[in-house]
This record gives sequence, C-alpha cells and structure tokens, in this order.
Amino acid sequence: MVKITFPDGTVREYEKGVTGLEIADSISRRLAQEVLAASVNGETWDLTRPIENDAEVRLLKWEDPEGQHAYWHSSAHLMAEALQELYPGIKFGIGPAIEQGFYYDVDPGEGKTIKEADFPAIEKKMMELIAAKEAIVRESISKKDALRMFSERDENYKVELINELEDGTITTYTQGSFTDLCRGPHLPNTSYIRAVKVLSSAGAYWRGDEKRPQLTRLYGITFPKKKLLDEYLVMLEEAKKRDHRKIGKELQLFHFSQTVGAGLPLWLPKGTQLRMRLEDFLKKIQRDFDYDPVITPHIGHKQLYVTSGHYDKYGKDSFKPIKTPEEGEEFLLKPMNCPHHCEIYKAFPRSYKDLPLRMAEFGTVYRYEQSGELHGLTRVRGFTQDDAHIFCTPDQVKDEFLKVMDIIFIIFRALDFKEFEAQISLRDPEDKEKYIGTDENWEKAERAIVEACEEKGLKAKVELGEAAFYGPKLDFMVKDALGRRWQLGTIQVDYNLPDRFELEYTGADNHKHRPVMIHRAPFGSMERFVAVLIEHTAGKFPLWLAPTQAVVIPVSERFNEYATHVVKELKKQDIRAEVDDRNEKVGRKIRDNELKRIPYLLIVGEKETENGEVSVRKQGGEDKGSIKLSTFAYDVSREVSKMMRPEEFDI
RNA sequence: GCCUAUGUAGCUCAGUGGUAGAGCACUUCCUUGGUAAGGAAGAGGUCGCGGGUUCAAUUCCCGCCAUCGGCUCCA
Repeated sequence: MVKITFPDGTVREYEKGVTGLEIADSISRRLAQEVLAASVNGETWDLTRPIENDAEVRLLKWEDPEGQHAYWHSSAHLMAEALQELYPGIKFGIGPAIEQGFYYDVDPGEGKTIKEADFPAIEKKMMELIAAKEAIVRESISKKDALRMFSERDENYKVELINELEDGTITTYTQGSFTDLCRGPHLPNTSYIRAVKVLSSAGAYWRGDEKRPQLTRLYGITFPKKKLLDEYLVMLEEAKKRDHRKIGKELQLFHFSQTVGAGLPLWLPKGTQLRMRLEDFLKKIQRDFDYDPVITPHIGHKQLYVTSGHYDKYGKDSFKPIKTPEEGEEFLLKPMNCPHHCEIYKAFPRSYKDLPLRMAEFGTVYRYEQSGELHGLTRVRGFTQDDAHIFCTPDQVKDEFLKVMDIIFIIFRALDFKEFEAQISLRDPEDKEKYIGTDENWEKAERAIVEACEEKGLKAKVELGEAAFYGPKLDFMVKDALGRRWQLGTIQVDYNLPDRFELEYTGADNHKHRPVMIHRAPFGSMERFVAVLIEHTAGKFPLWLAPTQAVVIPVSERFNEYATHVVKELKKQDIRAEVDDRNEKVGRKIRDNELKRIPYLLIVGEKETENGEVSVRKQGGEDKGSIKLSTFAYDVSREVSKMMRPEEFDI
C-alpha cells in the first residue's frame, strides 16, 4: 500500500502502483472525466503512470496550468502524428506546449513546404486520430536503443537531442504509429482532445541558431470543448481590434511612409498631443525628483562610441557612419544617449556634494533593426527614449534605484497598468567573458538590484545571462493585445561607462573617486509605450491624455458657428476640442468608431444656447445633462491637472 | 537577414490577359429636428516599384520594396 496525501491534507491508502486516474475515479466519476494529469510530489505525471511510493498528489484539471500544459503537449504530438501520415518522410524537431497552445518544428523535406492552405487537411486528420481514441503510452528506453530507433528513421534532429541526454533518463511516448522522444507528461489517450485549430506557420531555426537549418514551425491550439475554441477565436478577433497599428490609423495618431523609410514613424498631430502629454507628465515627476533636463545632438563623433565601447560591439551592425566631406571625420547617428551625458558630466570637475546628479533627456536614437523585426510602433528604427542617467556614489546606488522604482510605479498606477512583470537580468555566471567590468563591481550592482526589489516588495523574475554587456538591469514588461511581451521601463546599473569615460568626483576625503551610473527609462521609449497604452485602453484614453478631449456637435447647421465658438473657448482653457459637423444629425455621429473613444461629447443647440449651457455626454454614453460652458471647462481642467500632479500618486 | 502570406480609391475589400469595381468616408443638391435616415448627381486609382513574356500585363514570370505572422537579433 502507498499513502497518498491530498492538497487539503487528507491521506488515503491505495494499492502500490495506483495511477492518478484510478485515484481520481475513487473520488468521483466526474473528476475522473475531467482530470488531465497528476502532480506527484511536485512533478507532473501522466495519469496512467503507476505511483509506487508514498506521495503528495494533486489532480490537475484544465483549470490548472500544468493540466493545460500536458493537454497542449499531447496536442503537439497529435499534430505531429497527423503530419507524419500526411507527409511521409517528414522529420521532427521539438514540439512543446506554450502559453497559448503549442507548436511543432518540422522538416517536411527538401523543397517541400506546409502552407496555410494545408491546415484544414491537417486539422481533419487530427480529428480522425482523436476519433480513433489512441492510447498514449510512456516507455523508458536506453540511450542506445533510442539512438538506434531514431537513427533508423533518419530523425537526425531527434538523434542530436538524444545524444545530449543522459542514459537512464530517456523516455518515449507512442500513440498509434507515432513515437516521439519526450519527457512528458501526456494525456492517457487522444480522445481527450475535442477541438483543434492549426493557427499559423513560420520558419524557425533549428535550436534557435541562425546558422542551422530552418524548420517549419506550425502553431496550433486545442480545447476540451468546441465552445472554448470558438471563444478563443473570438478573443483573437477582439485583440486584433485593439491592435495599436489599427487604432493608430483610425485615430490618426501616427503614420509610416515607405518614402521616409521602414521603421521610421511619423507622429501625426493627434499622436503628438498624446505623446506630449505623457512627456509633460514625466517631466513634472522628474522635476519633483530633482532631475536636470539636458539636450544633446542627434549625432556624435565616432570616437565617442569607441570610448564608450559601443562602436566595437555594435558599430558594424548599425547605421553606417556619416562622413564630413572635407575632413573625412566619422559621425554616428546616436544609438543611445549615455555617451553624450557622460561628456556633460565631464564638462566640470565634480564634487561629492554634486551627487547624485540626474540628467534627463527625451533623446531620439536610431538603431538598425533587421527588416523582419520591425513591428508597428513597438519595434522601430528611430525612437525617443525617456532617458536619464544618474551619476552617484556607490553608497547612493540602492537609494537611487529605489527612487527610480517609485517613478515607474507612479506611471504604471496613473495609467492603470496592473499586469506588468518585472525581470532582473543578471550575468551568465558560466560565460563571464561576454561582459565588461570587474567581478567585484558586478556583484555589487547585482546585489543592489535584488535588495531594492525586496524592499519594494516587487516580485521579479531573475534571469541569468540576460544582462546587458555593461551591467545588470531591472526591466518591466507589459503584454500587448495578443499577449506578446514588450519591455517598457528599464533601470540599469552601470559601473563600466564611468570607467571608460574616466568620470570622477572629489570625495569628502579630497581624493578622486569614480561615480556609478544608473541608466533608466520608465516608459522605455515613447513609441513603444504609446503602442502598449493604445492596446491597453483600446484607444479610449483617459481624459488627461486623450488627443481629443471633447467633440462639439451642433444639433443643426444653424449652430455650426456657435460650435466653432465653443471649441475656441475650450481651447483657451487648454482643452483639446473639435467641431464635428460632418452631418447635421447627432445620431449618426455617435456610432462613429472614433467618437466612441472621445471622453466628452458636447451637444450645442437652440435650447441650451439661450442660457449659455451645453449638453454634455461622457464617454460610454453617460449623460451629464446640461451644464454651463465655463463650469465644464473648469471641471475638465481641474480633472486633468489633478492627473498631471505626481504627488497624487505617492506610494 | 530567414520562412509563410499579403500589397487594387482615404478606409475595408471584390475582380479581370483587352488600361478597373462595391460598401463606408468625401463634394454638391433634395428630403428629414434626434442616437447607425433616405434619394440624386459628382470627385477620387500609373492596381507597391522595376524588368521580362505577349499584339496587349493590374492579371503570367523574375527581381526589389513595404506590410502581416513567426524565427534569429535587440545597446
């Protein structure tokens, strides 16, 4: 007998070798139907795998992430089996479950491809295999046997994987005529899967290496109920409606011109309004936090980047240097602002009394991004960082770090970004060669970040090997409409640039010391931030940010002139308003997509005009009734200035 | 840069080896006082760019550019 402990603490005894499925069945029939996998001592197991020893067991259903994971992993195998039948000779790479579904990397053979037009056939075959209710069978196998088995079938990718595995840890899973090298866990059989959808195909390098062959990656998703799949597909459609590229076009926020160049956004008047509001907001915060605004040129001498170390590392892969016609001097479009700021630091002798010195600049930088990587406003070749560099003493690092975190939290709160993730990027301890700087400095910086996060109670994921070459960092990520992660705010400690630029300050001891530098950008870049903000709000910006805060609608043509007057009055109060007289019918305007996103609609007409009042309707249709124009203007500007006052957001 | 797909009016899209169409939007007029009103007329396109095949290319072929979804990369 084995003792099985359940999550609620109860213990039951079962025959040795009992399976997760049998345990579920012993509890209830329904549970046995719903359970997908079992967590055995924290490890996810197949439902059919015998439990030989006492264990803590948690039965995993669709609602559990591990259950979904097993479900989608099995679905990947199912798709692979279907592919094997449809494309004889196809070779398999890896096929994991991912956050939303699964994928499988396959090599259909020389010159062969799998296209979108082929998806329905694949789905049909998958459904057939589901109907066949094939058992998914786990088997332990020796390395030798595994190598022989997969070599025979010419599965060179699998053979490569097996070679890296340790003997005794290798398992395979078989369903029907398909056997895959796999750690599992999996569903008991294929019939658990009810609804399938092959979503997209893409090229993906074998093992993520550009120099290795490119496989075809097929993405798919499955659900235990058809309804869930339908809901998922509807959700995808809804997400597309929130796409910042679509809304940016609809609201006329920004524009890309092929003639100007790929990845070089043109900010239209309304987009500029929005962006400037964000910039003003941060400028006010930075004034409170004692930052000094600076302005530096868009290009810098090559020597500047040789000194900074950026030229060696990135010079060849970026925009080529600009040469002066006479002297042949080389200048680079600035890919970052830090070197310029270092030179500002060096302009004067600095004392410890000057520190911390915080230099802020909305600095536009240009980076050559691979053409295939450009993506709306989130990945561009010319963008503006809300950059600042803090020069401080080593003792001040942690304090400064905490203050920057405060700024980021103020912003995220003001914009209602609740679901952000934080990531601490540290150095890869295995490959210290990749990084500039001494061990001691790195350890000091890494410790400061970890401690700061602890003090703020911020749960940050620690990633080894993700640090910049010059220092560790803390990044904040937010998801877009489709769940893709984008890095926004960043705080990076840097012990290296001060070294390279030989920055100094005179300490209280009258000796020269090296300052520490902190790079930080709470928004990340204005472009990316605006993109993510658009997707979060679906274009319904809060009043204080809205590019158009109020639209004035005359009830009939007779009031066009009055409407124009009202707009003028509002603009005097710094309220961004416009007349909408495209049609004399009020009803037609409100259905307009754009208008639905405007915080206020002011309807002006006969009755109201007589006593100087306008009819006000708030975003979402809430009718505020008639109100005096001056009162409305006062209310709005008060609401806006309240939002623009950072002290309202004290943590 | 690589793999897949796409590029036709301001927007969303249909279509064809014989130099182009719809809906919405736009302009003018008529009708209509109210939460997605109707009618009439009109304007708007080198069918992404370049080359080839052809009597003839927006359509077929090749190259490039841009965009979409991924991969790699990301200071």
